[in-house]
Amino acid sequence: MEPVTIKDIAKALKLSTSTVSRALRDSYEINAETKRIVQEYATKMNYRPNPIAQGLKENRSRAIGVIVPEIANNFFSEAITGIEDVANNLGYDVVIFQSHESYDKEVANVRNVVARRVDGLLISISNQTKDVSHLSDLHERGFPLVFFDRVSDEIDTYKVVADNFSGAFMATDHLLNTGRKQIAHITSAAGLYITKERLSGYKAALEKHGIPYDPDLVHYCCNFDSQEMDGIIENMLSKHPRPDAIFTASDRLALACFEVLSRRGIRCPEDLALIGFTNLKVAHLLSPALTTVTQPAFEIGQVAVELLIDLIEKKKRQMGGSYLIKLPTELV
Amino acid sequence: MEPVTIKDIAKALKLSTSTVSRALRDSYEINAETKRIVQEYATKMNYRPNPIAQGLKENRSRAIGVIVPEIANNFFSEAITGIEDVANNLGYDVVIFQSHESYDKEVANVRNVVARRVDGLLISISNQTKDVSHLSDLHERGFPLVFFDRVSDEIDTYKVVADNFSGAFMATDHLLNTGRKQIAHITSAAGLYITKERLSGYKAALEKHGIPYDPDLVHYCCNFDSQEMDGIIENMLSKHPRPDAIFTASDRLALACFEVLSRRGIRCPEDLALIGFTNLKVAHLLSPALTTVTQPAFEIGQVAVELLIDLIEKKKRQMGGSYLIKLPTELV
DNA sequence: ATTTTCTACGCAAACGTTATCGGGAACGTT
DNA sequence: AACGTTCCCGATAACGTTTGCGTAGAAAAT
Repeated sequence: MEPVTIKDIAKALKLSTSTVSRALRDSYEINAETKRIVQEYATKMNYRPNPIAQGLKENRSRAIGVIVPEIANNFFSEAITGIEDVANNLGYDVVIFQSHESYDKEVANVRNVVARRVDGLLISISNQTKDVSHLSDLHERGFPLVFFDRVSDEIDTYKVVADNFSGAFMATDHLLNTGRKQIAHITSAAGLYITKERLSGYKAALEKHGIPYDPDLVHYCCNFDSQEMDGIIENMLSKHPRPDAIFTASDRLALACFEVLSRRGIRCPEDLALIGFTNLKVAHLLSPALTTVTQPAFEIGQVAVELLIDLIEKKKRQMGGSYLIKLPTELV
Repeated sequence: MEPVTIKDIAKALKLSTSTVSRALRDSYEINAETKRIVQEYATKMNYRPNPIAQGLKENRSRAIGVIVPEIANNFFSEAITGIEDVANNLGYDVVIFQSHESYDKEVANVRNVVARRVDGLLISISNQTKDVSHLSDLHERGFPLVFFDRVSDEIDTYKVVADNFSGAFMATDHLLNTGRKQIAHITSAAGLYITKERLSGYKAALEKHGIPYDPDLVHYCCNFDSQEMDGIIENMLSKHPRPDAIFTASDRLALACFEVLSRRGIRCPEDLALIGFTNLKVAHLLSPALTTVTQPAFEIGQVAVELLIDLIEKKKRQMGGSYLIKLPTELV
């Protein structure tokens, strides 16, 4: 039972393929009665245009590529849900790739994506990625490209992120307001835009409270293993003015930190306060409940894909430097 | 900077497209020297065959469709990671759809998937789905189809699941071994195959310990809202031989249950034991640490997609009824 | 009656690729 | 010299769709 084609319809109705095609697309130059017959027959036969043939003709695939570091991460899976939601409604399919935080995989994925002739690319770059030439090449060729969350500041296209500055500010400010003095900050790779933004928010909150910024309190953590985290915590606890609070920058960092602390038997609200910049659904179920700045992952995905499709359909032009910032919320 | 085609190469090298095509595919009937020239030029120009054109020619898309209830669910996102891993290595792309546990969405997704001309479909059916005719239609037409996790027992094709029976047996047995007597079971929609399997495992463990099966202790929960869960717990606690342990059947059920219990101030290991059949990464971080039977989600994805691709490439034939069962592990 | 305009449809090319067929050249065999 | 092989390669069709162009017939305008 092979899928029915325009040719089959044409043969059955003794018409030409062009007439059938035009009738299906409701062209003005086809008799109303003919249209009716064709359309009825098509519905009856359950005809669906072959998107591969259409793609070849129109030089498009009606699919968009999405590259994320990891699907099994609440933030990204929620963002993907947002992406899939609007994309499907607009007639696009979503093809997903994971970089697993590896630069090489990311480059390979990008190659794959363009080889697949997707109509556009949505990407959140990997932790390892320093050189973005594989992406700027695309962008310079006019390939529709939108960043979300992990953006690059070297490429001027649309970028959709949470308001990292104000989120980090809120988190740090909250800690300071509850009487903490020495706030440590454990964050992702130093090169990432979001890392810088969050650091700025952290610094701004310190400044507001008249506390000097101490670079020694900031720790960059690239591979997320608990070994590395253990070293960081070890190092942190050995400081003389021992930190009384930690502000972590991501789901995985917060969890790793939480784990190490509880393994070391450090009681959390009392000995050391912990606040996360995460999207964990279970934050409130942990004990103690992890205070968290959540990012609007779903909305970030939605907005990003809307922009991308606008770009694809030329409703928007490529331009220089525009940023969209969404607002996070504080959860207890 | 449009992508270079075979025609471009042919024109530049003053050859025919057929020669170029053959040279690139390393055909025996092309002169070694010609091959070299063509291949070198192709690499230099960064030629990539247009998969859309290939798809049209060969009547395939080198893409597989995946339909899951929800990406933002640890089990499924891990399974997808396994799927993506294997599929990409075998030259296939992965196109993802979510049913959001809605039967209508699932049917729409299936339509979409076949309209897209994917080469095969991997599906975990929604909670709501009772009628699987949208899938049996496909299967009867010879469309490559593999189920994973949420399988249907009405369709005879490959199905990849965790060993639900033994997992449920282990969980229940564990509770009974630690002295619990009245084990309640909160599980998903009654129609699902996995639900039945788990119930059997539950019963078998009861039988082993000589405890009669009491249907009143089993609760089916379809929408995962905490309201429904609250009602179930309410009802459960009002029983005269009050249950002293709960065995929940999924990530979301375990979490919802956990939440309700802690909101009601029920101390968990003491008043009531709780064990889950889940894939939460944070289970050990909850307090009390949630004992959990984890499913090999990643491997389930891998195995399922391998079977599917075998089916697509006719290495395996469609056949009647074969099941693959993977082993779960008990975690504390 | 002739020309123009319209309506409604068919023909054929094109998208990029591959497979089938066939053919010219060079060589070896009778 | 005539024929069969082998080696390389080109022309062409085909996948399913869309579209520019052409045109038959009829109606309308001259």
